[in-house]
Amino acid sequence: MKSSCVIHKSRCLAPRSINGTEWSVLSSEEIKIFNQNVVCRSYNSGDIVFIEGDICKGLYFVESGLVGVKKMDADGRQVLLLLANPGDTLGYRPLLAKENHRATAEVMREAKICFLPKDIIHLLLSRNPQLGAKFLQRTARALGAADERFFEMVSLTARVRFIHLLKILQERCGYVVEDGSLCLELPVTRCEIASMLGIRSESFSRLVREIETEGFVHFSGSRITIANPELLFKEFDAALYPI
Amino acid sequence: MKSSCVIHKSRCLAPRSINGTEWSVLSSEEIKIFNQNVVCRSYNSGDIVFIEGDICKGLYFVESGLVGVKKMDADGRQVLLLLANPGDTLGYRPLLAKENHRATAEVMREAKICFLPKDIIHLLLSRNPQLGAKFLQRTARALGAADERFFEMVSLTARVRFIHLLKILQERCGYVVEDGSLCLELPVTRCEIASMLGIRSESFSRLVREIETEGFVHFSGSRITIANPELLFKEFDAALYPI
DNA sequence: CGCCAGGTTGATTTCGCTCAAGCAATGTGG
DNA sequence: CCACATTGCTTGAGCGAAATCAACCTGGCG
Repeated sequence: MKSSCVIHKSRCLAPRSINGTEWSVLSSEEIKIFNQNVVCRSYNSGDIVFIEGDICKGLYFVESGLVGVKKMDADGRQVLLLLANPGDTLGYRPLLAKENHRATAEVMREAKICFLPKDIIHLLLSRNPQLGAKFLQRTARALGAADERFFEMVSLTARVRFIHLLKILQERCGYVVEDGSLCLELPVTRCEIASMLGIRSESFSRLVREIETEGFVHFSGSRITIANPELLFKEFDAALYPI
Repeated sequence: MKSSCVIHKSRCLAPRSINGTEWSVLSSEEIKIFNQNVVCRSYNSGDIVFIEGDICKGLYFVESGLVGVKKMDADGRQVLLLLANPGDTLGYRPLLAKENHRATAEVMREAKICFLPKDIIHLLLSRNPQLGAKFLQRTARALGAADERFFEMVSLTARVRFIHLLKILQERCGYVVEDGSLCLELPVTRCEIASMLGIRSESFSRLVREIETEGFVHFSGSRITIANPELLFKEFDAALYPI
């Protein structure tokens, strides 16, 4: 850990991270408990937030930067499972299941992350049943998304999965240029994108070239320009609902 | 619906389905509410409990028989996602997420299934926060299992996934014979087993033959005899933790 | 008896993997 | 500042797993 990883208490969470989340049901006194116990820290790229197998100590709120959640496969390769952007929460699954972490969270771009210990969360959960109800809904939705993801992986081609990933990334790191085309910056290396799709980087390379030669999409470095996003994303919808 | 699908109220759930489940936290008065509102029914093989896209009306408790949870892939093929045995609950994910069903439940062997309407469940949840806490833990664990399943599908071979499935089925429909070998009855067709593994039935056929020629395992009809279960299951563990 | 669903088998193709080489951009130590 | 290593990415050749297509078997059943 470098010197930039300063530990400091902070009241930073109240306005930014509570509104519009499950924490919005907290009373002002509970918000006070929250803020008195939250600890914020800066992380450098490459720093580890938690490791697969660790006991879960609480919740992590990504305030800025980018965090990748990874798992090692049987051959020792890293598989990127999730990218956590500002506003995202990490570690609630093992916390609520009372299990250990099943994946590793690694900072991919200098980040500020706030931490709330699990004792405080359980205190808040016992004080305020509404918070539990919110978490319950959130977890059930995540379960649906996980099932969907599983089904997508076994039933769609790598190409369609890639188009879907572009559609998802678009919300996070895409912007529309004046001529109506969509531009997006891949936040991670192509190798990591490939691992998110469940393919090797070589296969991803070939996939990119294939799509590029069709004309709609242009790749240069980490920037992707999509001339006609509607048309491209329609291919994903068509693969899901082929009627 | 045939005449055997009689609708009848019943108090059947109290002893059998409550103990050892999340419902064990209910007070006796709450158990009364539960029992007054639960409706049990008999289903024939082939009957549909709910269909993908349906609004979720409540929870289903499988009392006897066998129910398959399926989804249609883009090419119109059925993928079997889950087998629900007596004691299993269906529909809690869409109920808690306040979403529609994302899969279809079809009875695969004559079954008795009890139903509790969602209003009652929400009433019980609001009366008893402990019930919510139990559901929260259950859902978070299911989320972990779903992630695990996803990871298994992308990182393990069909062969290893099949061995893992045998290991899971063993708990439900396996029994040890006098000479120490394990015997299990596949509850569904080979075609459906193949779909659970994410492969075609032809590929599954070849996989079975390959394993059979190695000698440890013998397949005849829906009966599988495993001479040395330890040795076979070790192959699964070795694939997961290859150190 | 013939039909037919479930299952098997073979031939061929497709998709993605492995291995290996090469290239461009970036970093680093002398 | 140059030589060299490193990292990320691409490309090609060959291979392997599973899909597809097609034929065929087999046992149950109307």
